Amino acid sequence: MTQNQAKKISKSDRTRAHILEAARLLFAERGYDGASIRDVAAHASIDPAMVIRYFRSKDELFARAAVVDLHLPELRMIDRAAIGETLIRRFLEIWEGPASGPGMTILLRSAMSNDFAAEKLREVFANQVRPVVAAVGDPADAGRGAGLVSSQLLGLAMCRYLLRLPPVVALSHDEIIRNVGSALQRYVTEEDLS
Amino acid sequence: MTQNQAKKISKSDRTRAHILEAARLLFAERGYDGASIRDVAAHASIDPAMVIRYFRSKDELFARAAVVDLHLPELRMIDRAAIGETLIRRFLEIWEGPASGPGMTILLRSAMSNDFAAEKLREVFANQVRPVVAAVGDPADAGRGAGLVSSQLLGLAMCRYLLRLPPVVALSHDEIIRNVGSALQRYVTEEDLS
DNA sequence: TTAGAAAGTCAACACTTGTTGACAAACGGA
DNA sequence: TCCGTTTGTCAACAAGTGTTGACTTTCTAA
Repeated sequence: MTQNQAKKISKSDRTRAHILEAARLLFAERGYDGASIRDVAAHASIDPAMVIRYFRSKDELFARAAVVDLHLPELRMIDRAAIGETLIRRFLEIWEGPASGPGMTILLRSAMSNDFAAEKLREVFANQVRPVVAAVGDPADAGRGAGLVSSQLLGLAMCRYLLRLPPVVALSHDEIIRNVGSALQRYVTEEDLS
Repeated sequence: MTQNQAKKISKSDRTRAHILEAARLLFAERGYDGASIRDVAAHASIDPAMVIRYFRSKDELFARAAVVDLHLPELRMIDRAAIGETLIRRFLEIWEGPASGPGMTILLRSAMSNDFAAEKLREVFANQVRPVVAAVGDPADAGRGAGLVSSQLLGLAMCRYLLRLPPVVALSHDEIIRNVGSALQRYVTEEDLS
């Protein structure tokens, strides 16, 4: 019984995972509108109706595909002078590291033209970025640092991985860490001298 | 004859401009895919077929709507220490100033999921941003500064005007000028100390 | 006034989209 | 073996897309 149930579940869950994998790939490459359910189904070698059966709708499929966990480090634990460098190094891991998934690409690609993706990306900011950055520095200044850091990092991701601006693509990791790292450092630790 | 011709042209060009205005509004609000020709036509109180008659296709309509001229100032003419502030002030004028058109919004909104918009945005960078920024600083370092500046400014535009991240929306002009301005200043003038 | 061009309307085309329901095959437990 | 659930296929729907061509109206030049 347990084995049967497990076997059944694993059977259906394998194609389920198959579909989700294809969806993540296509959503990342073409965005929400550009990736049709038929495309996803073809990529998973399956009938379009199955995509709807496993995920109730295209929206729900996208929601499942757009899950992101940044795994940002606890900034309180590290040298205050190294926060900027820590953040930019984690950024490079998220986008280029061996374990990097397409999650952020999916979100960023569609967030400009799809309300749901935009809301999801705002949630990532509110739940994962803001609390981490706010843990260092003036609590009264809560959002400012996180907002500035996000604007720089999302802009860098956009220019380097989606828009592919040649000079931004050409930047080496060292250049990015040095230049952007120090900018982030200032955003996070520098008081907003009025 | 001249008057007649002028009158005719002005007649047809008025609706032409009407269509283009509606298109710019909708492309800015909803992106390339989200704004249908029928939507544009309805907004211009005209038949969808007229949109095609005046602009040959949706792509061409978009191309006409997505024209951008940043009017960046010549950086060689100003105090080297004020370049960052100059850039960020111009940025705020482009996006929030009284004469600000939806051009950049149109481009940015669609550039993540539409190849043509992406190419057009890269052209804006290559033709309008890069030469201006490259005019100051090491020519061997040509693209780096312009790339970093663009990543920060496009990221800021994205977070503030499209994604509308609350803390970034809440930033005052003064805060933006102070914080981002000094970051830009470093990107442009600081040598890349290896 | 009248012929002709210009401006605008209407219906339809071919196609793609997300989604659904009816049906067939595979499979596991009794 | 046989029944029932799971897994999958097929065709179709209703809606929306960009685009086209035939048609009518409007207006101007001769």
